[in-house]
Amino acid sequence: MNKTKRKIFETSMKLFAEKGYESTSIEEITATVGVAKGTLYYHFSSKEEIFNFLVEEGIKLLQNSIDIKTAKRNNYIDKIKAIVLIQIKIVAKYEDIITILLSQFWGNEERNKKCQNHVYEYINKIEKIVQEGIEKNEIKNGDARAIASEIYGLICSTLIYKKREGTDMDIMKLYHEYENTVINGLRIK
Amino acid sequence: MNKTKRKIFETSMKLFAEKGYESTSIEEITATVGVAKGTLYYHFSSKEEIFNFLVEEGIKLLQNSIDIKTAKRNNYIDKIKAIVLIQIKIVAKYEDIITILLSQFWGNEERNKKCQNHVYEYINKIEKIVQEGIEKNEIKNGDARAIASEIYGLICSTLIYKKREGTDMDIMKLYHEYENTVINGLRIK
DNA sequence: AACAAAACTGAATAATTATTCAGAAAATAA
DNA sequence: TTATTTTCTGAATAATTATTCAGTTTTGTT
Repeated sequence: MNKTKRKIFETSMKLFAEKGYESTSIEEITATVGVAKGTLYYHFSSKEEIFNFLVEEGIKLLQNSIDIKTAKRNNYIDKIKAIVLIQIKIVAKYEDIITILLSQFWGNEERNKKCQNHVYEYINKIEKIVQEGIEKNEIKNGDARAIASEIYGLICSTLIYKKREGTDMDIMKLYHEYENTVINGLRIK
Repeated sequence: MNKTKRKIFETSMKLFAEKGYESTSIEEITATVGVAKGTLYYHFSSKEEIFNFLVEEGIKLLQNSIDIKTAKRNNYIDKIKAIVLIQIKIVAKYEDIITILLSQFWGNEERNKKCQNHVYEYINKIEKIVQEGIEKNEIKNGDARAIASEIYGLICSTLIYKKREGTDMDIMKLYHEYENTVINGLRIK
């Protein structure tokens, strides 16, 4: 990606996370980057295109991490553990992109729906793993659909925890807390 | 509250939940209600005022429910159970208001911060209960701050579950799922 | 150096926005 | 009825918005 294009992309990400999509103007993005409006429209066809770019990047992050981390484990509790941990790590590292995903998930606008579809795909992936775990009797019987939502919800919990703390959060402390609750709850005794 | 004022309030709530605060115009609110723009400004001083009204209503719902439901229980696991259940019920009943709270929580705009402060107050309430439970040895030792965020995160999980399901969700089924995980995890064996 | 392609500019456009206000209508009180 | 207060109207305002495009500058190639 072109240096200018990348700068526009990164600035948009920061501003979308800080002020939301609607409240961030092309004016502000270009002024922050230090280019003319025309430059932005040379690289991106519209404000929406920048947004779609962002959402796809964010979801790729989550999807790829899940694929890599779960493949390494051969029992289902460990797979769930890996998902929970990687989620915390991603929130810590890519706070902006996750904030955008969470703030733009709600609502029925085209933009929201695009976001929803991607998130649903991600949750489906979790659900599938949970379902398999239940079938193989490695995970306590339950509604895989609800459990998957619960696990995804930990992203929300983590982001709130991080924003509430202010300073850097202790990833492992948070992970062990989740382990104590969600994962121990899923384990068959 | 005046009949017209209430109608403006309810329509705003619906539209804010559907399209987000920024994407909802005064034009659209008044057109939907069937009044002139001036009428809206007779009842509310600004768009922001409608929003603040909404957020306060939403938080009052949560705060009051917590106060009432936890007061009735005399052990801390039951208090947490009551919070988890009432959260699901509130999401089911007041989806719009909770959607607004969740979508407007993120970001650094004045409007977002107002939302954050209210939500933080609510989470603090949960944290306090968890902390007391830990001190009285009724809840497994852990970081009350993280646990409180986790419990609040269930609101997010529930809303996502509801939107994903489409049809009406089974409140008790979802509650028992949460009980299996979060609450059983918090219980001392 | 001469040419072509890529990158960039910024004024102009057209649409939309929240808010105001002088006055009309409706409701209430005398 | 008359007077007064409350409720409502909608055109006007002023600011902001995303997007376009004819033209300029920079970069790369022969």
